[in-house]
Parts: sequence; C-alpha cells; structure tokens
Amino acid sequence: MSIRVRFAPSPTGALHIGGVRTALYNYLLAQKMGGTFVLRVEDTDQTRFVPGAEEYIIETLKWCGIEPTEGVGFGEGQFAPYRQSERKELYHSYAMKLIESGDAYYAFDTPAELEVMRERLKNESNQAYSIVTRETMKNSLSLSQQQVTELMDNGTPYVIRLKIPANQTIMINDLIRGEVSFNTIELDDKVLMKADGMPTYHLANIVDDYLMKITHVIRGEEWLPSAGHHALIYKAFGWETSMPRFAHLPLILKPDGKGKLSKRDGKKFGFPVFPLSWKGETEEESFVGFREMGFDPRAVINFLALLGWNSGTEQEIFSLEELCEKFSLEKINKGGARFDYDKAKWFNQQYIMHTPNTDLADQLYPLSIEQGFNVSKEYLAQFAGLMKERVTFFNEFLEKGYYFFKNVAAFDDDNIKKRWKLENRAKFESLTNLFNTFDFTDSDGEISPAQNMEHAVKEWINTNGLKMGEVLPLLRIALAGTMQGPAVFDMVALLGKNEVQKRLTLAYDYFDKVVSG
RNA sequence: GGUCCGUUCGUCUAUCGGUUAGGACACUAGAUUUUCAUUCUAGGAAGAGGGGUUCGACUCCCCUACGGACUGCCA
Repeated sequence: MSIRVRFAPSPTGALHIGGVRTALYNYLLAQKMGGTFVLRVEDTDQTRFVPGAEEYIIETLKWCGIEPTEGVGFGEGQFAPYRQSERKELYHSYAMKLIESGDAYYAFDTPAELEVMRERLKNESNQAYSIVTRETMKNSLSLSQQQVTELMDNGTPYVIRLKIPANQTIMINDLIRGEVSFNTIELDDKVLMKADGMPTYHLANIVDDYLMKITHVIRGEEWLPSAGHHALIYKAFGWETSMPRFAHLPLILKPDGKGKLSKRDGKKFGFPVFPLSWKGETEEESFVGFREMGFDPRAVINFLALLGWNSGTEQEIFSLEELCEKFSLEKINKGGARFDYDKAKWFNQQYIMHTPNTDLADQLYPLSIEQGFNVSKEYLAQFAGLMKERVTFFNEFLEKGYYFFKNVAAFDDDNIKKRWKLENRAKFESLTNLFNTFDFTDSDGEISPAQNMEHAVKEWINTNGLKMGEVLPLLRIALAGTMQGPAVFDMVALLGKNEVQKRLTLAYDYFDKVVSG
C-alpha cells in the first residue's frame, strides 16, 4: 500500500521556517516511498485568518521545489475540498456521531465561567476541564436532559467536548520517539466543535486524515502532548485500525537555545526565519525572507534537511533528489536543533560556488537590467565566474562587483597614500600603453588573454626595476577602487581594452591628487 | 503547578556495549594567492551529575539536575 502524508498549515501569516522543514520531511518521505503528499489548509480559526497567507504557503513550496501531489493550489484530487473551511458541514456530522456514541458532550460554559474555573483550580495539580471537573461545570453530563434541551432551544451558545474515558493508558508508538504513553486521568476534555460551528484542530485534523487516507502524520513536537487525545478520537470513531503512524519532529530552537525559534528572533538575531519576504500591516509584522536575502532554495533545503536529520554518513551537501533517496524517519533526532545561521550561510556559499556560470548569468540578468546595467549574458557569465567564490549571498554579486558595470565609486585612499609614488607616474603611463598592445578578445590560444598579460606585465615590472607590490595593488585599486576582488588580470581582461584605458588614466590623476593632499 | 519530551565539542551531528569518541560549521595558526575569496594542512574543543546492569558503558535501566513543548471555543 502506498503511503499518503500531508502538510497541514494554518493560514495565519507567513509560513515559518520550521513549517518549511515539516513540509520538507513530508515531501521527502512521500518521494522516497513513492507515496502522495497532500497540502491541506487548516483555516478553522476565522479570527486568525490572514489574507495572502495561503498564497504565501503555495509560493514557498514552489520556490523550495517541494510541491505537493494534491491539495490546495496543486490540483485538487479525489478528496477535495482541501480547505477545512469548505468542509464545515462534514465535521458537524462527525461530531454528532460522537455525541450519539457518548464519546462527546455539549458544554455551555461561557468564557468567563471557564476563567473562574481555572482560577479556582489554580493550586490543584490538574487544572483542566476534565473528568474530575466536568461534573461541576455546565454541560450535558452535569445537567438534566430537560435543562439541556431548554438551553439549546434558547439558542445558548455551546461547544462539543471530547469525553475522556476514566483511567486508561493510551500508548502511542511514535516513529521517532518510540512508545509514549498518557493516562487519561491527566487528559482534558478538549473542545471538538466551537460555538461558531467550526471544528477545532483536534476534530478536523482527525476526520480529514481519516477521510484523506493519511498513513503517516509528520508534525512538530508541539503536538505530542495532544497525541493521546487524537488516539482517543480515532478509537471513539472506531478507526483504530486506520490510524496513521505518528512522527513528532524535534523543534527548531533559537540560536541561544532558549525556546523554539519564533518570528521575532529574525530581527533580534539578524537573520531570516521566513522563506519569503512578508509584508505585514506594520513594520514589526513585516519580514525579510531567505529568498530576498539572496539564498538559493537548494541551500535552504539542504540546511533544513540536516537540521534534525542526518544520512549517517559524512556527506553534507545533498541535492533534493539525493535527499529523497536517502531520507528516513529513523535517522531523525529526538532533541531540538538550534538554528545555526553560520551554517546556513556556508551552505549558500557552497551552492553559489558550484553553480555553473551560465546559470548564474541567467539569474543575474534581470537584476542587472533592474540596476540599469547594459551587459550581455556572456559578460555576466564571465563576471559570475570571477565573483562566485567571493560571495555568500546572491545579491552580493552586483553589490561587491559593481565596478564591472559602472565607474569606481570609491577608492581606497589609505592604500593609495601608502603605495602611489608621484615619480612612478611616467612608468605607469607606459604600462597603460602596454595594455593597449594586447588583444583582449583572443581566447583561441593555449594561453588566455589574462595569462598573456600577466606574463608581459611581470616582465615589464622587472625591466622597469619595480616590485610586484608596487604595481599590482595600484592596478587593482585603479580598476576596482578596492583591494578586494578577483585576480587583477582577470579583471583587466573582462573589463576590456577601452575601459581599462579609461580607468587607468582617470585613476592616475586621482592618485596624484590623493598623495599630494 | 501538572503532563509529556529531550540532554555527545560553542553549534549541527556520527557512534546502534569494546573507537586514540569521527565529521561539518564557527574559531585559531600555517601554506598557496600581488588583495579578498577559494583550496590545502594543522590546532584547540564534547558524552550534565549520581547510582546500577555488565568482563566492559556515550550507548541499557533508575534517580537527580538542566532544557524544551503543552497546559485556549489557536493551530
């Protein structure tokens, strides 16, 4: 039997990076087992619904390349609809089944009354609406049949709660954690249907997983405490035999280890925690994404995959295809993993470095147009080749290497003062002339134009009685303004004869001025 | 407070009773590079504590400590 997994986010805002990892693991298991990956949108809380959140989730999965096989936004399959708000009636009928079987009951307590109860139980060990407290509350278990009918006829708002059975031990066999058990005496009577007629997560999730024939529930550890309730609900419906296997993932923790990573941490620690940028209503609620930071989705996926899982080998770089092949639930760790931004950056650098120049050029092209640079893809490909070992983020290409597209904007005056000698000006001018004699475009020979020039210039340095350190750094600054960057002759070759000529001439005048004060 | 889960270098992790406890990130030093980056070499760096079980425990069991999640008519 082929497996079916699902990712079931709630559209309450941008999808957190931890959610992306949960989606990833679901995707990987489905791919590995040749199963189906379902995207279900759990929008049962109308008060927290955020417009655009669903689109954000879909766009994120597409960007990451982990697309569901069926579900919202990905071709509705045979179990449509996949949005819980569109399945409202369904949940009601299932809740009624539990009422009829005596596994659930009506409760009429107002929020204020619940508050009073919690206050009263403050010092008790069990503070919940449960088997020990429900008799003291206003529900169809404590009230007479007549009172209940009266309340309902009056239109009194009510919820439906799960009736937790007395004194049972519920054992869950978690694929990651092994046996986890709960005693029903500790479990609370969870709300199944809210007063607004919508189901809660606990009901909707189980009904849908059952109806959609989900075989494996891979979700965050925050769900572990309610897994006992979920098992009880399956049992109440008589669905024990088709209950999915559970796998509760370890949490992604803050870099300082204090609690799970939250959306605020991005701003606090200075890194993205969302895959894509999100425009919230306020500045506080807006976030920069990994994508906009200049991350390659492959790097994000690789990084996320290894945050809580490992292949058992010393391999660190995995393509999505390799992950699909090698992934297994058994190798997922139990303990939470701290978010390590340095490692994320390293992965990105690795991916950029190993991307073919022409691919980089394709990505750089629209950005260069945006910046008003008028260059060919061929030029961009060569440029990418020179820069790719020197950038961590994609957007650094045009920032750090801007001087390949326009004039130098700032010179390293300190280095100019240290190195430029007025009396050498004439010699440098002859160097300019030397460059003029080269064929910059000859790429047929065994030796590249850059190498060719390098040889000649070094010879020129010798015959002029100069040292490398007296010439090369200045050449670099003249062309780029800074001491950092690709090999000088690579820059010379890419910039081209005219540009080199122009820049050197301009720079010498500037150098004179700087040194003369 | 209660329930549940967790605990190997600073961080991510390997080890499925016998290893000089391995790798990666980060860091430090060196080599290469005219610079920066890359690459290479080297270095420091770990089994929370205490009891068991065992010929032998990082590995199995118990206790303690610490950390986390949950404790909503949120998911």
